[in-house]
Amino acid sequence: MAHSSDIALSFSAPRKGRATRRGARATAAEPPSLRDLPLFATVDDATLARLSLDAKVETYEDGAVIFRQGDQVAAIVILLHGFVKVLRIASCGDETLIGIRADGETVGEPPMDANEHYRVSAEAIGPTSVLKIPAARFARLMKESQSLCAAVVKDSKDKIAALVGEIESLKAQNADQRLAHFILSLCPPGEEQCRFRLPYDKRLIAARLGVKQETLSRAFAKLREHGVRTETRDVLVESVSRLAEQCEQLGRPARLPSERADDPDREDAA
Amino acid sequence: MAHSSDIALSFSAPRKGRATRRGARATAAEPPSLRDLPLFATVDDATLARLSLDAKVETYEDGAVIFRQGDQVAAIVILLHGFVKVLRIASCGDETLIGIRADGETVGEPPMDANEHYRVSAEAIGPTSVLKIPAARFARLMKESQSLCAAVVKDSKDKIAALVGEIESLKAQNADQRLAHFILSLCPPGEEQCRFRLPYDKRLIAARLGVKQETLSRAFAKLREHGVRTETRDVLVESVSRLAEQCEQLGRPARLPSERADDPDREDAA
DNA sequence: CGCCGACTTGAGCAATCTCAATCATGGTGG
DNA sequence: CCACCATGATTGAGATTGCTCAAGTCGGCG
Repeated sequence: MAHSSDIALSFSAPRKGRATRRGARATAAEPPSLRDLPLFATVDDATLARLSLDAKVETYEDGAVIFRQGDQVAAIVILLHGFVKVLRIASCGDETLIGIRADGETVGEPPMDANEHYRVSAEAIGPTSVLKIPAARFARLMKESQSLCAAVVKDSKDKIAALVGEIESLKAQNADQRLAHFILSLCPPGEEQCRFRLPYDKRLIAARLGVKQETLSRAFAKLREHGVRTETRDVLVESVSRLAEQCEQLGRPARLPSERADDPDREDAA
Repeated sequence: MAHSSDIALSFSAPRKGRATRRGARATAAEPPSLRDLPLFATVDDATLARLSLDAKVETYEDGAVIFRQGDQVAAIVILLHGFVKVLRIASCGDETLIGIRADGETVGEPPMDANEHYRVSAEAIGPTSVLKIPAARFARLMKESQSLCAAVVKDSKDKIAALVGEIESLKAQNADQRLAHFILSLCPPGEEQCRFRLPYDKRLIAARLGVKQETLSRAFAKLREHGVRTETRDVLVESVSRLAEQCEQLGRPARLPSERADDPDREDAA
């Protein structure tokens, strides 16, 4: 399933114009420019060079398993292109989606020594390419390079912040609110009206938000009243700021008992 | 709905007789032996000594705010004794419990530089004592000591694992199952039958499990059929292994259609 | 003794899930 | 070009879970 290739990252880091530039070799001095990856942005040159020595690019097809919960950690995995499902598998077989990683993010935890086990599984969503650096080497370098270690701390803190946000939304928001926040997170900043395509299918979005597909569909339907038009996979947000305001509103049981002096029932302000 | 209150856990932490041990001095040479704290167990002596210089102990009463979301990070906080609520406050004022920290755990994230802001609030549950080391010094030492940096990475990884588990249970388990798991986590390992006292009041347990108090109460009632007796705050688990087995069972819709030929009440089959 | 806060319990309601049917869409083969 | 299927998405109806509101119990403390 895994199509290894210690060369040829034909498309590695397409977000920037550079990166691939004339066949960036994997094991070569500069794989897909490690420096461009957020994790390595602040790492010292010497360490980066050494990391590059063992870095290799792998590509996966849709649905391919990148690593499996319980397996020994073989490498640190950094997503170059595509999306990756991170999920947790219970003893009874239930799979729970923990998160979805996008370009530049690390998948799973950076290994501190060569004897850890993955605590989650990772699976490609659509064709993806990842950068892998063997766990043993990475762990060794982390012991030697303060800047690498600090980078890992930073990465972990970001992850913790994201997970905390996730817990907050699961505990404190209903499906409609979670969807609204999700959509807002997809809107390019600074634009009042925007149109874009959902990054993955609705089944996945539902899992990401922690609801069933049908519930997501109904949530989309409800947001239609708040200026969110959808056509299969394309979304048009008529007013980002209005949607943001109405996020809290979506929480109450339809209408709030206080100060309802003048609104018998308020569908929308027309 | 803020509700910070002084919930008067008059009995808060009766498990140990000692608390602030006759005014443990702050800036003294050896606060409560940093070496004993999990975070510092593997830190080199020199760094530990330097950390000790600025470490000080502080005590809080029930309900006291230890730090507030949004404030600038002043220190790393390590819980010495008691329990601490970690919560997140939304713009609308909603407080969401993220977790509860116990002895030896860090509260909030270790600061990497002196200019961060807390992303959560922390509040004492019952009388607590914490160790504080100023953020600036801690951050500086983290840059200088590889072992300290590694310790922080380890701490973060543990936190991530805990948060991932939390998300898994919120997404994949119902209230009964979450309570069962919670109770199991309180059982001393290796004992088939056990009796203990809940670490904090049921309101907090409910928040921790992400349900309302009433729902928790009903969940306790349901577990009674599975060998979990409760008396206000004391719990008796008749069979730990049995409870563990029945965790999954608690998920299904009461009874599963398969292999249920002898179903006692079957009136709705008309 | 009586209040207060924590806990429990009941009844109705809201959100979400489940099951099932329908509909759109894209690809395939005839 | 169209019938046909597979998959994803939508929609409806009913069951279930958990929430809200409200009353009532229990235990400690002033």
